Parts: sequence; structure tokens; C-alpha cells
Amino acid sequence: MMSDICKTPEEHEGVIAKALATMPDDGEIGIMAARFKAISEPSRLKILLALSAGELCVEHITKAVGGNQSAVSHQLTTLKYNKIVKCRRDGKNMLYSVDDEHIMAMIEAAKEHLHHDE
Amino acid sequence: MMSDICKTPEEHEGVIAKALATMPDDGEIGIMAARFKAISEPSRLKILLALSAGELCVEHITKAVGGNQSAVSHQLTTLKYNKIVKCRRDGKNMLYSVDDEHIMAMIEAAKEHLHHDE
DNA sequence: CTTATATATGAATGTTTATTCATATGATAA
DNA sequence: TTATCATATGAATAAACATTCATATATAAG
Repeated sequence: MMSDICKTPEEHEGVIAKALATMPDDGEIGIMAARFKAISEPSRLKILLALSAGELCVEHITKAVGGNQSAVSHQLTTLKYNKIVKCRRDGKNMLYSVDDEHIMAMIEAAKEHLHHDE
Repeated sequence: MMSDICKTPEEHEGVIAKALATMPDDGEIGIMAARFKAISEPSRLKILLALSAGELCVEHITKAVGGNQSAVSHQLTTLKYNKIVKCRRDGKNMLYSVDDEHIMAMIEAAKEHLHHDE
């Protein structure tokens, strides 16, 4: 038989069929991957953790995470482009905050996964 | 005053203080970021989605996601190194599965965030 | 012991990406 | 208007990464 590449080919075919049934299309997978990538740099993750308690202006974000203004602004642009954060203007300042509750859910799950290693 | 860089400096100091109180240390942030990065390539994310319904051998994963054997093996190595998946041997085959429920929680949250854009 | 099969690994290469520096924009105050 | 402050942007460079090809290992079967 063609699919006899392991001991339980039918079982695996079933798993694949089930996975394919709820599999996002390639476009959605690309978007999800890009969002994970946006969160995947330590400096950007740190920004998000700083924003977890509320809205902050750029300079306060910079002070909270270290680094220079330009780097932080570039990082915020990446986070914003990927809908990880949103922002609004307040006079001279831009106030950044986490886009929605799903973002913090992703980060909380990652935090819990940390404590899962022994 | 030195921290008058925006209209609500005390508020921001409070937000920062609150965030710092639960901020993981740099080592943990690095680990979390590396894990997000592991999930952040479309091919690796697709592997995870394929594994969401259960355990699969490498060749079936390869068939499910497309690509060649070597690429998939390298991707699985990255996922394993970052504790996103685990594996066990079964004769000639290696059977891969998602490391734990937190991983799928991260992906579910990302999926829900998708539908949140309008 | 030899062959076949499933998976893993190493090295090379082309692409992506973070960071920096310099400068630009946008908002306010003088 | 001009000066100043907060933030954004562009270009350049250097580091990180995915993918490929060739080959190695590990298990099983003959």
C-alpha cells in the first residue's frame, strides 16, 4: 500500500484529515506567522510586557525597556503594522496600547508554558 | 519636572511600575521570544496546525504541509529545541506531537485575533 | 552482514531583519 | 513665524535564518 510509511497510516490519515478541516488558508497562516514574528524579538516582547498594564507614550516605553528612541519607534511601527498594538495621538505624544485581549492571551500562554519546563 | 514628557507622567510611571512588578527577567523574555520565533515561520506554523489533531510521523507531516523531507526535519528540530513539539520513536519512525496545551492556546488566540480585524 | 527505509545533520547560499545615524514630520508654545 | 519637543522615517550595514543538497545515522528486514 502506498501510505505504509509507518505503522499506523490510517490513523495518521485521520489526523491529517481532521487537521485539514480546520486549517486556515495560506493567507491566514501567513498573517498569523507574521504576527508571531512581530512578537518574537526580545525588545518587542518587552515593549508588549510594558504595555500589559496600560497605555504609554513612546518616551516612557523607551525608558521602560531601554534602548534608543529610534529603535523603539521602529519596533512600535512593526507591532502596529501587525496589529499587535494600537495607538492614538494626544497632543505631541503618541499613546500606545495592546491591540486586544487575544494578544495578552498569547503572551500569558507563553508565560505559563515557561513554568511548564522542569 | 524631569518626567514631564507627556501630559500624564504619573499615570505612566504607575503603569510602568505595575508592568515591572510582573515582568519576567531577561532570560525568560529571551526564551519566550525564541519560542514565538519558532512558531513564526509559515511552514513551521503549518506543521503545528497539522499536529493540532494528534501525533504524526515525519513523512505524513511532510505530505500534509508540502516541502521536502530535509526542510521539514530541520523545522521539526527547531520546534523541538524550543519545546513547541515533542517526539517519541516508534520503530523506524519518529512521532511528533504538540508539546502541551499552552502551545495550542497561543495558536488559538492568534486564530481568534485573525477574525478580530474587520 | 547487507540492503532498504525513515529521519537527522552539516555546510553553503541567498534573503530577511534589527539596529544605528541622520534627518524629517507634526504639534505646541513663544 | 520660529523654536522646541515628541515621534517617525530612510538608508546602510551587519547579523540571523530558511532552504537546499549531499550525506550520515538508526532501525528493521532479508
